[in-house]
Amino acid sequence: MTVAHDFSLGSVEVALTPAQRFAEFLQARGKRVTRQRQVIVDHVSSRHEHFDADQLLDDLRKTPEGAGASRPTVYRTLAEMVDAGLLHKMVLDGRAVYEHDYGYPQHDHLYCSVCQRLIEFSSDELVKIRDAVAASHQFRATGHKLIVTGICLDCRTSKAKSRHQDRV
Amino acid sequence: MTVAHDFSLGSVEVALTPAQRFAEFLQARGKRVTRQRQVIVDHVSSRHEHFDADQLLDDLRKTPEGAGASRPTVYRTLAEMVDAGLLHKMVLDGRAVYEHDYGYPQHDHLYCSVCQRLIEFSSDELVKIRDAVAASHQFRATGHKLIVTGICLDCRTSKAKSRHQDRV
DNA sequence: TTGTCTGCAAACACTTTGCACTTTT
DNA sequence: AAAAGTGCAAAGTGTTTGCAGACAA
Repeated sequence: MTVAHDFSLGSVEVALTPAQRFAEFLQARGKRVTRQRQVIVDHVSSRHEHFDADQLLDDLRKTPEGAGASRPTVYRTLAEMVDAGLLHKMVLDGRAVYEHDYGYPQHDHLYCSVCQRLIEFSSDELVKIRDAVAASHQFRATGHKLIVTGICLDCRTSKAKSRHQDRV
Repeated sequence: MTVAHDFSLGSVEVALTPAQRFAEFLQARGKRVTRQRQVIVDHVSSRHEHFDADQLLDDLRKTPEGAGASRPTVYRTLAEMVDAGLLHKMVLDGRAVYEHDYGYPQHDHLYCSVCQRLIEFSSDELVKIRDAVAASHQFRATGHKLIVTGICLDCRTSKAKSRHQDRV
């Protein structure tokens, strides 16, 4: 009877693919849905979680459709996708890193200083405190970045052993 | 303001100035205590809380001692001060920002994306949540870095005017 | 003296832009 | 056909490096 995960209400659709959302965004702004932009959205949507412009460009050039991708267009399109709310951009060590943003709640990271693994987590409590602190400084928070440094369980329980394999 | 780093060694009270700590650091590494490095440490120690290389260079050039300061030396010395534990470095929007590290308790920042000002704050609540989250992942937190992005009061109330405030 | 440090200019890595040509609409 | 997009090359940022002369130790 009831269809799970169907949130359609009249003309309000919810299950848009990133490509569709991007096309809408472009059209709404009088921008054009070009082959390059389509190739880039499709590629980005179907791949890795975190990437930078260079990686994307390299990947694109390995595919037949994106073989002729140019660096400026990649940058331009990534910026548009950020505007469209499809991607999140963050700058780490001077280079821009992008990650998908499907409207999920913001997540943060636990960073193990031994094995350098990133563990994702999210906390509503955290956001509440963030907003409370911001408010007390008459500051309007739009986002945040939190990295908790420490040592993960694996690395703690195996400290008896000598070195670890991973990248040094 | 020059803040000394105080701590006890047995019954002997030790109070080293940043300049002294830096000199020790340099000597211990066979590096030299040059006029430029001294000028830079003194300047950095006595001024603003947050700054970037360019600001520092500009400021230095307004003083008689630092008039001939070169960009490479500023960068090199800042890196050494970070190594020496005198400064903290963080990268915001692709630019390195430095702040003093006097061993004060951890604090975090509100970062205004308009005027790029950093506002410090600290929250015990935040640390509690941090530790709780870490614990739930069997992770031992040793520290964290949080930057809350948003817009400060000044920039919100003056958005009609095209105003580029100096960053601090 | 000896070896480090400095300043200059040039190199760098990443990103953006000017412009003539191509493509979507 | 009109307007926006693309790729190329070149220009920008912010930061780092090679090197000959300058200077602590």
